[in-house]
Amino acid sequence: MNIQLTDKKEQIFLSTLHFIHLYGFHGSPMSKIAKHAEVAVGSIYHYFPSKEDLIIELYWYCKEKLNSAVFDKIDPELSYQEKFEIVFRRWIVFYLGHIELFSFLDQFYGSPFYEEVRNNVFVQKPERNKLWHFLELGKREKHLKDLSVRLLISMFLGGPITLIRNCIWTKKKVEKEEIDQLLEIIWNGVKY
Amino acid sequence: MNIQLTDKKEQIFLSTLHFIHLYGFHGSPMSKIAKHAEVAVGSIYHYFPSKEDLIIELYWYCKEKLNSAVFDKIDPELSYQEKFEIVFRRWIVFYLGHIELFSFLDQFYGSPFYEEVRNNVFVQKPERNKLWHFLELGKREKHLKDLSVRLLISMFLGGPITLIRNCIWTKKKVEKEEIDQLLEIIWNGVKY
DNA sequence: GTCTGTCAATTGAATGTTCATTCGGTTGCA
DNA sequence: TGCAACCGAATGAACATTCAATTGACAGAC
Repeated sequence: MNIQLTDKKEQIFLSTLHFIHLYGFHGSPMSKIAKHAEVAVGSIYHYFPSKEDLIIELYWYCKEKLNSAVFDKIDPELSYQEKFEIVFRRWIVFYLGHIELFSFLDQFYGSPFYEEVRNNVFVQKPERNKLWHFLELGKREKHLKDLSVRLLISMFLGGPITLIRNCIWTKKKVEKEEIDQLLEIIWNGVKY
Repeated sequence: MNIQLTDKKEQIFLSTLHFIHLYGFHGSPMSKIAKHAEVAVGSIYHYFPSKEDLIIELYWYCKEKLNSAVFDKIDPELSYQEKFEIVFRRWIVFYLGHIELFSFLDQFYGSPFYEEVRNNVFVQKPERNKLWHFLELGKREKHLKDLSVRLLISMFLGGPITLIRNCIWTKKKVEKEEIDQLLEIIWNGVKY
């Protein structure tokens, strides 16, 4: 019986997150990841065929965490606008509470690793992209303006991401007020 | 007399941009950069002390290109709103016309390389950040809402960046209409 | 106009390091 | 007894960086 809460695989994920946040994909050698995860290098290769696979699996792990933090347990009785606000706020709060994860995703999306993954999300399995669905629904049901969904996504995510990046750089906290203002501007911009 | 328009340093920059766009900071060895730039490896080290220096200088090179493409030759007689629209549109058009540069900057900002650079921009020399100044001015002169400047920046850049990223991934063109819509939403969101 | 010395620009093979990955062996559980 | 989990030293490849040697431009001397 293992007394640790996290299993090996998760320890490895967390350690990888730690290094990639601090030093990028370079600067994150398997040897250090292993040491910090309190695991042997060989053990990583027991779970993941290669470093690239590790990183791509880590992406799915993060994506899943994010998705459930944002979309789980939303009262279906709420109005679309209320849901919109909840999703928006949860998204930001989750990122702010998981800076390493945010930083990893931010780097991942800009990197060539994502290439392998994106057909999955955009072409074959759009249902994996919950935000896409949520906004598409809002558009279809006339809660949102008739804009391309990718434009809606860009409005929804772009501001928050850039703001959080900025806060990480300058090491200043995001003010509650700023989140409210962002939400108001964006909602007014996209609402029908 | 050299018949080439670009000098060696610029050839090296362009080659580096080429590889980083396609393969990221990893996947861009000095040997390949040199070959593609039609230059010997040693020559790169004649101009740049190290790969890291090359990348950071490349950042300033890109930043300068961007700044002048966006801010040069704006008729000072124009209203703030007109200037805002010009800057906004130029920014997007420039990125769309320089995908490799966009992709490099996108990766650079998410990477630890930026750490060395950002004190320069944010703390010591805010005047290097032209967008910051432009938005700060708009705020001071009551053309823009009284929001934190970083929030204004996030609104201004976030949407476009996310949209362009998305277009690179899906290899679909940005529609003229989308730029108009983005501009309208953002301007309405931030105008006083 | 030619020679000569100087120094920057350029070259790419050689060096040494870093790192992903492998593998032969150990442990522990069923 | 078997098999999965685990270990970490050893391997080999990839890579950033160095450096001794070559070229080319040009200023001053004659």
